[in-house]
Amino acid sequence: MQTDPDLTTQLLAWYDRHARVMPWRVSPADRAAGLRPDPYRVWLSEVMLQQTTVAAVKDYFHRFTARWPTVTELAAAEDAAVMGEWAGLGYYARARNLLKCARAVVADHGGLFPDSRAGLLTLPGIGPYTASAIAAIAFDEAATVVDGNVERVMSRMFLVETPLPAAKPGLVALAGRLTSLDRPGDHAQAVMDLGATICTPRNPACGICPWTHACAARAAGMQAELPRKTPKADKPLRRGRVWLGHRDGAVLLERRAERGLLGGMLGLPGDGWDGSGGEAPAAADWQEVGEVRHTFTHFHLILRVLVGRVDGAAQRGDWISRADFRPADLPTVMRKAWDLARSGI
DNA sequence: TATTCGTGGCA
DNA sequence: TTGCCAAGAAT
Repeated sequence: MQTDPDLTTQLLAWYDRHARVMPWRVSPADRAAGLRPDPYRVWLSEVMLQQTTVAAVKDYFHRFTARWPTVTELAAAEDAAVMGEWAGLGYYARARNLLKCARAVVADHGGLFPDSRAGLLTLPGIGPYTASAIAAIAFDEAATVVDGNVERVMSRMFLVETPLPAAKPGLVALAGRLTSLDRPGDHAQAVMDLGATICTPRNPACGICPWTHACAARAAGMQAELPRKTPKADKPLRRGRVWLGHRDGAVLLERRAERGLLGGMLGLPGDGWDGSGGEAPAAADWQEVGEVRHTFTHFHLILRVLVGRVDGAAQRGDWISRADFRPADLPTVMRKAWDLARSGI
């Protein structure tokens, strides 16, 4: 692996002036003074940021760190508390793996995160990108971070016309050539900031980019066409039903299976639109109160919402008193269904 | 290698 | 309204 000292120097000089302020980040000036971020906070932020915007993450990061200031405290949390706090952020496997990882750090590593990319890679929910990001940002290991931003920057810098995801290995190698051995933590954040604020998917600001003079796509006028991507299959439409049973100030909800869609989350019992089986959770005079539309990563959903008073025994689900029930603990599609159903109670 | 897995903002 | 997009990992 060889580095281009001019390009890395120019990028870091730009970052020194334009680094974005984030709750989990240590500024380049503070880094230069020897400060390093808390690995727990770096890890938490990086997991939250997987396929998720900075704006969406901020409030969640504040709530998590206020409630669980250390990995040891998070490891001791109830599963339902963590899943509830994650509700609305999406990709709920991340929350399940977050807990597994925290408990592994406590049980197997004395409550301290491994300080190498290789060590981090052994933990649940930490893949190639996140391991590199934590190693670089928290421990200043010269690991190459390749997220969607870096893929875009490299495909333009080197005019890579191979579509993603096939182009990924080549882009990783190219990114490695532009990784700073001197300030790995700042470099990792700098190249991602560059992609997020300058080398954007649409209308990149090439005129103020510190790498514009070296960018092959810019020279060819092709920056707006890169990176190429293999087209995605269009989303099918699925239909289904959910039931909200109620009686005397309690509602009938269901903890979903660990695996699969919305795994581990609280929800209204459903009828199989998500691949699970299921009839109505109890006998009742069910009344349809409307329908909810929602779009997941790979399908559209139209959900009919039914409400009924349950007098007999429930066949599935758990009764939760309205006082104990926090709608904010529901994933978004279920919160939509709840918002519709509550008017019918 | 291809699929599964959320959500909200934006043009 | 629709499709695209965001600091990906697990299987």
